[in-house]
This record gives sequence, C-alpha cells and structure tokens, in this order.
Amino acid sequence: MSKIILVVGATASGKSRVGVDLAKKFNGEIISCDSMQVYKDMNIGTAKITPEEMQGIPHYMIDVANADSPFSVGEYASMVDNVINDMLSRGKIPIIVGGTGLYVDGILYPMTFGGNKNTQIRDELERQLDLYGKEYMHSMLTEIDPEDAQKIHPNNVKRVLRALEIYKITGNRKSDLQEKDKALKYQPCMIALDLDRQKLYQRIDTRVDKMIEMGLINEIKLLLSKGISFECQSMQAIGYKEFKEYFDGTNTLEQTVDIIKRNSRNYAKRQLTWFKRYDFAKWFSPDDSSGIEKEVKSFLEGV
RNA sequence: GCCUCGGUAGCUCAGUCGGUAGAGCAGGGGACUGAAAAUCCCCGUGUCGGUGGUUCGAUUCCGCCCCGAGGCA
Repeated sequence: MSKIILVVGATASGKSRVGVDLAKKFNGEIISCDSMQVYKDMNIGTAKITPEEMQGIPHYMIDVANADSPFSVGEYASMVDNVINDMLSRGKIPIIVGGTGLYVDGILYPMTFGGNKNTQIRDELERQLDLYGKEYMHSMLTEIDPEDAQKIHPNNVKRVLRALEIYKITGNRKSDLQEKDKALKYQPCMIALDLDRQKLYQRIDTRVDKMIEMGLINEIKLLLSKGISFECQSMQAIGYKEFKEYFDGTNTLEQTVDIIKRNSRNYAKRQLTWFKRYDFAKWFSPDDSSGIEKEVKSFLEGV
C-alpha cells in the first residue's frame, strides 16, 4: 500500500506552511484538499496559497473548477487518484494539505457513494418536501432504509433527501453501499494541527482583517461582474456569502467582517470535530516542526 | 433639579397579575459517503443593579441610593 502524508487541521492553523516544509524536506509535492480552493478566481477569501509561499513546490487541485459551476467530492476524488498515481510514479511523496474532512475521506476510502447527484430526482424530492414536509420525507426513508433513517435527524433535510436520492438512482440503500469496515486506499501519515482555541480564534480574526486589506471586496465584485452570483455553490464559501447582505445594504462592512469571523470560528470547530474521528491522526502544534518532521521521517522509513 | 423609561446568562432582550427565571446569538460537545467553508443534533444557576420595607415568601409591590438613555427646566 502506497504511503501518503496528510496535513489537516482547522482553518488558519498553519497547514500550508507545514505542508511546504515537509515537501521540501522529504521530496514531496502537495495536493490541496479544500472544497473552495478548487475554484478559480477565489483567492483571497479562500486563503489560497500564493506562488511565493509555494516556494517552488508543485501544488495540485487548486483552480481546477470554474466558480460558476458546481463541484463535488466525487469529481475531486477521481481527479486526486490520478494525481497521486502520477506523483508516485515519479517517486514523489504525495502530501495532502487541507481542511475539508469529506474530501479527505474521498481520498482515503473507496467510493461507495452511490453516484453523482441527479438534478431531476433531487428536484422531485424537493417538490415533495415542500408538499408534505420534512417529517414525511424522513418517514419515507424509514420505509426504505430504517438503519440509515435512524442515523439521520429529520431536520437534516439535505441528508434525508440525499439518502432517498441514492435509493432512486441505484436501487440500493445507502446503508448497504456504505461499507462499515472502511478499507484504506493508502497508508496514511496524518499530521493533525491543533493549537490553543483562544489563539486559533485570534489567528482567524486577524486573517479575516487581512483579507479585507488585501482586497477581498474587489475580488467579490469581480466575481459578480463575471456573472457568478450568490446563488452559485462556490459562493457559499465563508468570506463570500456574507457579502450578499453587505451589497444589499442590510449590513455594514463592520458587521459583515464580524459575521465572517464568527462563521470562520464555527467552521474551525466543526473541522476539528471531524478530524478527531481519525484514530490514526497524530496531533501536533503547528510550531512543532521538529516533532512533525520526526513523525514523518519514521513513517517513511518504516515498513 | 424635576419627570419618564431602562438596569435579568459573555452579548441582545423576553418574563414572573409575588412562589428564586427563558429565548436568540456567542461559547462548549457531537454527527457527517457526491452541495461539505454545506447541513444537522445536544448542552442555559444567573448575588434578575444595590439597600431597606411590606409579606409565610420579593427578581416581581413600595421607599431610598447607584448607573445608563431620553425629556422638561
């Protein structure tokens, strides 16, 4: 099984730098694992790494999608497989760097997802939702797949509908598609970054302020002028969606910035919750570069 | 100086016709298989501004004081 290195953690916890350092040290190349950095023209708000910061290390899975079209884990996972294979064939160590938990799963585990979304079926399900309500949709799922229905709260409409959609597309129940014993596709060395919560939140706050200074507003104006509206999937990114109310005139810039900071903090917490699930993750302070290097070194040298 | 309205959870505020109080947000924890930076679940004791009084019992009624906001002078 091929070895890969992963650097995960909350937003603003210093993943990019750690990734580049490791790539330089261990002959690696970097694969971004971020659901928003895949989009072109969204640079400042997604805290995309700059060419200078890359320090000559190739980065993949950045700018691979247009901001006006939807993107998904499935597309991501299949693209990543090719990138990883290519790297391995060239003797490079793949270093996955990012904070999107679901996309990490998409790399690590085989895809039993049950196919891409089907707009037609989804629209029909939405129609039924409007007509009969979420409780009804959930009871529908209970009929089809009681095991899965029990795990999804009726209020979590998105997930209920997706489970129903999978059944309609594949004829399979979601719980049947999901192999409980997830088989890893690669041998992972997961470096998970964590720092004092207070400090993390401070870093998030100053980073958001910096984004504004760097011209986030103009970046968004440019996107809007290109016809990328707030309805687009890409525009649900934190740092972007909040500007709808700003341009509406509902919120001041100050309010908008505060909301972006708040949303980023909330998101950071959800990210940490996700990464805690990987029992093989090794947790480090982002400043502990020698500890991280040691961990990676022994991983690469080991069997 | 007088009058009015406020002072309740970190913040914004409900509420108790007198039986020691609850929402939203923040914060904490969790879930997560093709929208995931999304979506969803769980967690609320705080001298109810201070101090006297009435009362079996006051955060709630009354007096005084302190602090805000506004009005009249």
